[in-house]
Order: sequence, then structure tokens, then C-alpha cells
Amino acid sequence: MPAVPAGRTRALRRAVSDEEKSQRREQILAAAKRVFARNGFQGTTIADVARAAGLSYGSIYWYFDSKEALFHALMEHQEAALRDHIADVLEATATDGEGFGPSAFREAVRATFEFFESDKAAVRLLFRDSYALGDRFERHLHGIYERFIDDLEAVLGEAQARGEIVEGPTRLLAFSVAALIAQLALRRLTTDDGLDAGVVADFVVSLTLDGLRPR
Amino acid sequence: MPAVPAGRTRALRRAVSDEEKSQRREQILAAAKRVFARNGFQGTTIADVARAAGLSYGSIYWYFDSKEALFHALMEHQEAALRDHIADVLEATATDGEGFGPSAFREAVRATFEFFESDKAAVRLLFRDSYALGDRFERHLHGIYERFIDDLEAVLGEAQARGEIVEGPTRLLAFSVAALIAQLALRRLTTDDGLDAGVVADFVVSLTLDGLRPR
Amino acid sequence: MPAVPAGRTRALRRAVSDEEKSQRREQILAAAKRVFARNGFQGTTIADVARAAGLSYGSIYWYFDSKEALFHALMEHQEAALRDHIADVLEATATDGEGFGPSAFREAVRATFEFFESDKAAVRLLFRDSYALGDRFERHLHGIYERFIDDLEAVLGEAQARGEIVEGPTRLLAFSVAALIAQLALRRLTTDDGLDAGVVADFVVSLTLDGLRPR
Amino acid sequence: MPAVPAGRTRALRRAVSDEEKSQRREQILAAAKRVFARNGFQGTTIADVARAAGLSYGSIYWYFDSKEALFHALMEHQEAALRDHIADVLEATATDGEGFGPSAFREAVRATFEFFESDKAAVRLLFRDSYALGDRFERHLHGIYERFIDDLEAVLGEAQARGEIVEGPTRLLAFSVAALIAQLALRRLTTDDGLDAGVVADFVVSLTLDGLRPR
DNA sequence: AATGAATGAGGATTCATTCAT
DNA sequence: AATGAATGAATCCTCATTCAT
Repeated sequence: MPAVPAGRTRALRRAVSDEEKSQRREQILAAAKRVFARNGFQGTTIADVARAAGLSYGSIYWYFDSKEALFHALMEHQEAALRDHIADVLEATATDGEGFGPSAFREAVRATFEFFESDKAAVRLLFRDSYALGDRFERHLHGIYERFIDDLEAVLGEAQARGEIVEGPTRLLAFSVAALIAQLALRRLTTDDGLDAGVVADFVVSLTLDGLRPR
Repeated sequence: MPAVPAGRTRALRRAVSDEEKSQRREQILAAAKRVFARNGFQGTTIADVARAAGLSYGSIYWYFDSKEALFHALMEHQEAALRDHIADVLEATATDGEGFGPSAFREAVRATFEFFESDKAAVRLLFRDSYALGDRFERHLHGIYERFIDDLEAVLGEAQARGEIVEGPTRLLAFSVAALIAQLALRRLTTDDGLDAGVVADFVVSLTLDGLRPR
Repeated sequence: MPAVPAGRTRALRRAVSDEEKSQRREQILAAAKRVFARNGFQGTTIADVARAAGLSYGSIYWYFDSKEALFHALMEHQEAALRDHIADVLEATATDGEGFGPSAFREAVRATFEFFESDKAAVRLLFRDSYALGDRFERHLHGIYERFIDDLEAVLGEAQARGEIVEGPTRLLAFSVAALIAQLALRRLTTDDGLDAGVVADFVVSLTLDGLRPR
Repeated sequence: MPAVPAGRTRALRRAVSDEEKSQRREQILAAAKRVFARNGFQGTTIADVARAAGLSYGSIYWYFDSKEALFHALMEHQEAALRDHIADVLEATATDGEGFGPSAFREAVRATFEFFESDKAAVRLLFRDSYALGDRFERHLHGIYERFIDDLEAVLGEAQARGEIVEGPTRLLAFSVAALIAQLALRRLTTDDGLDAGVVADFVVSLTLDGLRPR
């Protein structure tokens, strides 16, 4: 019991408290993700989030300043998770850095689909409900989207540099690929075409690389 | 008083009335389009629509059952306009029905971009605010989107039949092209990359037909 | 029924409507005065006002932008009534413009007490609840008070010019008299010292003119 | 372990505890005074007070039963300070108990202004925010005010007894002087008329003693 | 004693919709 | 047909207070 100086104890207690606080935030974010994904931003009340999180609605405001702030935090969370996942996959495949076909681009697309396949709620949040906030959120959402496109552009730019793909407007190209991925992932939420996520990913890569015209 | 039988008069009056009613509906829809496009569905009040239409807001309910019904009607209106435009263009180019390159597919994509270029409000309504209604609207929106894809699929199916493009899942293909068009048109609302709409249309066609890999 | 051109009818109807609207505002202001005077600004809910006015609380917002706007309007109303009353009395007594004792100053003070005696709610609103709004309202309240003091200052300035009262800082003097009146009127709300309002008014005048020291 | 009987220790501990408790109360009251004076009663949260006091806000409730109780205690504190100050001044000047002009009444008024000049926060608390509590607080405030007036009345009564001032309703007189002082002190918070506090005090005394009419 | 997380009553405000005129 | 006043459900957010630790 003693042995530990008072100051140390207090510091310890605070550390624990901080960790708990962080856990609560996670808990709320997880709950928010579920309900926002189901009902959209406008269709969700703070009370809904609180109920899903097992808290009273007043408590939400202990951890987040407003409903909007909660949504922002959630988006950031999702974005970070997505980019981390893609970075991990790219890093893992970087070592075999051979030709283009089996390399970075394909892997990036596949990783993205994988991520979305395993987290359908994230798809709705990032590509659907985000618009709900309108202009107030546009800058933030734009940022997220742009950073995703940045990553793709980097991959495509490298491929161009190696002559593996033709010259062209890389930004528009990256945006197009991002759009394809996002919309196809979104489509999978409501439409079942019996295709595996990997197949769809390959479809995107194949379409993008070789196009439709017979060679 | 009149020499016209009562029944006839009433019928006539109703006919006139119906026509006026139809005109009023158009007037309201036009106003609704402007304000919904500017402020989104949630951000627009019935009073906003009424003001823009030059009517009192109570009157809106004479022509539409609810705010949501108004939005649905507006969507249908937009859809019809889009499909008419595309059909017109395809019909016009159908006569010279030669090879694929300069033909139907290219024309369909170009026509779609043209349409959206000339009506930015339609872009926001169809591809952005629609989501705002969430599940309640999803089926309807889905229907619109699917019919758009139907048209594209028909065009692509024909091209496949003629051997102009490779075999593949035409539905997914059509969806992908639709997604590309929609997202690129949407992007043009907020991001200016200095590219002409025709150039972007050709970019989509070129990417879709020939892909990125050097031949 | 006919005989009146359509345009005229409409104009007439609108005029009636405007009048009714104005009546409703009066009705709400009267109700607001009662409840604000009883419970203070903070202690009154919009629902209280609505109930007292016999309306639903949503309706209040048809006539006033916010609770605060309602309070401001009420203050202005009270101020106008007070100044009108004083002006009326001064005008009525202006004709006999003789010496100072029975003249303007005495009449102004008496008129003010009369007004407050006949409208106790006004006293609370002007001198008590006004503070409730804090800094947001301070400027407005300050304005009201200052204009009241302006009027007193004018009266006192004139008396000084005629040599009826000694030289001195008129502004401070006017403020002092205003403060005396306000606080004594306020006191009458809670404390019954058995004195008639007229007696108190004369007390103020006498104190102010001759002071306490025996002559 | 100790040589001191348990009972004694406990008693000692409690005594120490009580003293500490008292200190804490002072600390909280001092902080409360600052924030209440700045933001008013309604505009101040318990959290604000706690932050200013360097405590967690839960702790406030260890020392005070409620926000309102805290405010009451604060008022009492202020009242005591004010009356002590006046009593001190009067006592100090009592010894030279000569004529009235330079004596008790003048000194009391001056002392009061001095007090308020040196503690602007007290002015706001006593004469402005007090009203914020409405009827719940009225009796208490009334009490404070009345005791202040009691003191003034005693001074004035004595002067009357000595024939230094004319006969009259001493209670009303005392109230009037108190009102003048309070409102003029309050005015000094927002309006700078370039006058020294002592000058204003003398103005009050002069007005009250000699009035405005030329002798 | 002290902390600060949790609670939930309370209230202003918005706005779709109804309805008397 | 048209108007616009009236209604009240719905919801965000604040903050005094409680309480487990």
C-alpha cells in the first residue's frame, strides 16, 4: 500500500483515468459508427448513440463537444483505419517490387476492397453519409478523399515513371480509380451480384489497365 | 346561362384546371430544383421552395403531398430529362451506325456529360442529395440509377455482340461506367481542373476502352 | 359583395390581416408582460408566455424571432408608454409655465410615479428584470435609461437656466433623480409604508429641492 | 501508535479539519465572487467557480449545498464586509462627535462609496445580480438591504434628534440615501463621468442636505 | 476530502403539416 | 385554389447535482 509516494499514486491514477477516458471514446465511436451507418447523420439522434453506447445522452457531451464533432471524429477514425490498412498492405508487398501487374497498384486496390469488405459500415460513413453534413463538412470530407487519392496518385505516378502505364492526367486518373472503388464498394451494400470482393478488385484493375477493346 | 351543358362545362373546366395544375407543378418543381440543389434536401424548407416559386408555402401541399413526395417527383423529372437526352443523342447517331469507336458508346458518354454540364443542379440532386433521404429513398434512387445503367448496358451489350469489346460482366461494366461519369461530373462541381467536359468524356471513353497499359 | 374590385378586396383583406397581426403581437406582449413581471426573464419559458397568451408555443415564433427579441420588444413598448405619459403630463402643465415649484420638475416626477403606480409590472420589467439579460441587453437598457435621464436633464437644465436651482453636474443630478424614482417605485412593490404615491413623489421633489438641513 | 488517546486525536483532527474547511470555504467564496461578478449568477456555472478556485467542481458540494446556497453565503459575506467597514469608519469618527456637517452622515456615505470603490465586484453582486435570483432570494436580499438602511436610519435619526436635519420619514429617507449610493456606485461600473468617488460621495451628501434650490 | 464521470430534467427553437378563411 | 396563421413533435445542448472510487 505505501511504498508508492503520493505523487506517484496520483499520477498513476490519472494515467488510468486517461486510458479509461480513451476507452470510453472508443466505445462511443463504435456505437456511433453502428447507428450512423444504419440511420445516417440526420436520422440519428444523440440519444440513439447514447443508447447504443450504453450511456445517458448527457454523457456523450463529456467526450465530444457536439453531434457534429462526434461525426468528424468518427470520419477521422475511419480514414486513419483505411489508410493504415492500405499502407500496411503496400509495405508488405513492397519487398517483391517487380513488374507492375502483380505489384503496388493491384495490391492497393485489393487492400482497399478488403478493408471495405470487412467493414461495411465504414463504406456507408465515408461515401454516403458524409454528404449529409453538406458544406460544413465538405472541406473535411474533401480532405479525406483527397488524401486517399494522393496515395493512389503516388502509386500511379511511380508506375508511369517506370513506363508501365501510359502518360496522362494522373490526378484525374487517381480520382477515377478512387471513384470506381468507392462506388463499387457502395454497390455491394445493396446489390448482390454474386461476385467475390477479390474478383471485383481484379475487375477494376483489369479494366483500368487493359480496357475493353480487344488487343 | 351558357349553351353548353353543365357536364361539358365541368369537364372543360377540369381539363383547364388540370392543365393549370400541371403548369403549377412544373413551376414548383423548377423552383424546388434550384433551392434543393443549393441547400440540399435537409437544408431546404418548404417555405424556401414556396418563396422561390412565388407561392405561399401552404399552397405547395395542394400540388404535392409532402416534402418527400416533392423530392421524389423532382428526381423522376430529372431522370426523365436525362434519359430523354441520351436517347435523343443515340437516335441521332444511330443512323450512321458504323464501327464502335466513334459510335454509340462514345456518344452516350458524351451526351451524359453534356447533359450534366448544362445542368449542374441535376448533378447534385441525382448523385448527392439523393442519399440524404436514406433508406426511405434508396429504392427509388436505385431504380433511377439502374435504369440509367440499363441503357448503358444495352449499348455495351451491343458492342460486345459485334465483337468490338471483350467479353465480361456487362452489368458491372455498365455500373462502373455510370459510376465514373457520375463521380467525375460531381467532381466538376467543386474542383476545377481546367479540363473541358468533352475532354473528360473522352478520357472516360479512352480509359474504358484502352486502359492504361501501353499497347 | 361584388362592387368591390378584386384588387381592392385583396388589399382590404391584407389590411385586416395586418391589423390582426398587430393585435396578436399586442396580445402576446401583454401576456409576456404578466409572466415576465411575475417570474423574471430567466424564470419564464416561451411555453409560459404562450399559455398566458392562449397560443401554442410554436406560434410565438411567428410573431417574434426569439425569446430575447420578445423581451426587447416588450422593453421598448414599456419605455414608449412611460415617455409618452411623461410627455403628455408635461405638455398639459406647460401652459401655466410659472415658477419652478409647481412646474415641470415636480410634474415630471409626479407623472413618473403615477405611471409606475398604475403599472407595477412595468416597474419590475424596467428596473429589475432588465438586468437579467446581462451584457447582451445592457446597451439597450442603457439606452432606455439614458433617454429617461435625458428628459429629466432637459427639465433640470431649464430650471438651472432660470436660476431656479443651483449650478451643478446636471447629468449626475438627473441620474440621481431617476435612480431615486426607480428605486422608490421598486420599493413600493414589496414594502408597504402606508404612503400614497403622490406623497412619495412630493418627498422626492422636496428632498431634491430643499434637502434635509433646516433653513 | 500514538501516545494520544484516540478520542483526543479525533477531536483534534476535527478541529483542524473545521479550520481547513473554513479556509476552503473562503477560497471558494473568493473565487465565486470573481466569476459571479464577471458573468452574473445565471451566466456562471459551478464548473466556472471550481476552476477559479482551483478545485474540481464536485468538491464545491462538499462545502456548499447548492449553487444557490453558495450565492447566499457570498451575499452574506459581502454584507458583513460592508457593514464592518462602515462601522469601523463611524467608530473612528465618533470620537470627535461634533456638528453634523463633517460628521457621521457624511462619513457613512463616504465610507460606503470607499468600500464600493475598492470592491467593484461587490457592487455588482449586491445591487445587480442579486435580482437574478428572483423571489427565492428576495427575502434574503431584502434583509441585507434593510440592515444597511437600518444603519443609515440610525445615523439620520440621531442627526434629527440633534436638530441637525429636519423632521421627516426617516425610513424613507434612509432608503433614499441607500438607493442613491447604490445606483451611483453601480453607474460607476459602466459610465465614466470623470468624477472621483469622493466627489460623488460629497455630491450625494450635499444634495441630500441642501437640495438644489438656491438659499 | 477530493475527484470527475454520469445522469437527466429542462428549454429554446425549427419546421413539416393542417386548416379555417 | 390560395393563403398564412397555428400547431406541436422532435432534438440538441447545458448544467446542477449525485455518486462510485
